[in-house]
Amino acid sequence: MNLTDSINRPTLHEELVERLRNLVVEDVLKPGEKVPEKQLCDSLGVSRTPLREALKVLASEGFVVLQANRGARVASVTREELENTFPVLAALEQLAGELACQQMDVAEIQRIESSHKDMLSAYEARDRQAYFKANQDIHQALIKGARNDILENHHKLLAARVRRARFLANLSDERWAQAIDEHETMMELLKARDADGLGKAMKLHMMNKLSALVKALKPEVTPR
Amino acid sequence: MNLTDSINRPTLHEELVERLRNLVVEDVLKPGEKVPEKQLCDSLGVSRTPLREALKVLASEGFVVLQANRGARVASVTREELENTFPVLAALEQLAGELACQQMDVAEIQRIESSHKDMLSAYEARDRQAYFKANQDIHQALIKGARNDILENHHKLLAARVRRARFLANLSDERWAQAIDEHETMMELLKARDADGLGKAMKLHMMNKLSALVKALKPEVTPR
DNA sequence: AAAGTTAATTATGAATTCATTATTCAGTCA
DNA sequence: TGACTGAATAATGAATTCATAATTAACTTT
Repeated sequence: MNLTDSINRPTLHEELVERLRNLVVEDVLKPGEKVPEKQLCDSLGVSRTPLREALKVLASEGFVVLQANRGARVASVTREELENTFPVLAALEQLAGELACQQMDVAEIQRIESSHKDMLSAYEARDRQAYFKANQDIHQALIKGARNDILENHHKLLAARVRRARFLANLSDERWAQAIDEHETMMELLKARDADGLGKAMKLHMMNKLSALVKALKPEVTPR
Repeated sequence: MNLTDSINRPTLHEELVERLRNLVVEDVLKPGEKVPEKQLCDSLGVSRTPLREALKVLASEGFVVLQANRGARVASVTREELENTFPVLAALEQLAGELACQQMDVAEIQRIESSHKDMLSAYEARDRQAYFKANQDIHQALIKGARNDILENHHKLLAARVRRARFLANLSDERWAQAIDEHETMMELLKARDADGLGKAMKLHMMNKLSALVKALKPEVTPR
């Protein structure tokens, strides 16, 4: 793409950004919890400098909140935040759907169809773990298929935010069935290379996910 | 919104992020140029630690590129990057337009109309400086009007990226006139609170801006 | 003199140190 | 007993130091 980002060997703080972000997304570090610098340094075997650099980056990504002289806390997942995040994510997925229809080659679409079938099997077996995996593979592949780095980056951050919400509410049987339906539709539209249709379907899919999530949440979920 | 980000006094590295990002966006630090840590530390009167923290953040935002053991370079503005950025930005503006129609109050719309008139005056006077200012105010206000922090944050970063491109090509008379027309349309749709219409108009506005930009660029613009 | 090699210099990544700000806890007074 | 004050402790932000990698300069060798 450009001459300035050719090599880019992974540096210590980059590794830390990834690992810490995972700890937050995977709910190992709980929302509202203080991020104990010293403790983390010990357990990760690094000094405070790279760890703190990583925290600044995570703060700019919205996964932690920094308070001057009071360190970092894991950002909370609020209903309001979700209601803000999903529409943005939906807009990006809509764009991804449109572009993917135009850009993906046949082999890629077949690979998605394979993931789609894995997803259906997982649904039949009511295997949540496998379902989430296949589901994520599909969305990831569609994003990749859009051939747009900027889109991919921004999507990655928003998707990670939203993924944290799965610890707040369970996937209802009703929503699960609906999601499967929506995926069937998306698959058809992709194979037909209906760019506009797939975009709209993916947007709708996201917004329905939000509705289900909000419904499943207690009246007010605002963990510290 | 949540309890964890109540006070947030500005910290040194935050200031630096803002200032350095401005230096990049305002083309003081040129694309491809090395970012001289020591020099900047001296002229800004800070030590390397907060400056380097800021650079990590800017790297994650895409304004600089880090190479292990070789420091930071200002990210270049390539045609490809612009062609990737604009569609994403367009999608966000579309969403903003839709939400703004629903969320803005009458006083806000009037204030936008005032900026709109400023913009028209600037156009009549062919005052590029004033035009850019008014134009940016309008877009900014529409984003604010959407009442969505996530949208605002992501838009801010993408808009800053795109703003750098104004040093690559001049605004043609033809495009300028077209942009004014598009803004007239947008203003009408906003006043009519036509959410769908405004969204589409803003998306189109962005994509036309890209077209004009690409046309004005030399066949291949890939500054080092 | 030109190309290649090695030594000196510089710049960078990361650890450590230092100064300052929060926090905790003991002691005081109502 | 319970709220307030202030000292002791801990944690944080930022500067400094240290080790290493990259760059530059000097020196061969032909």
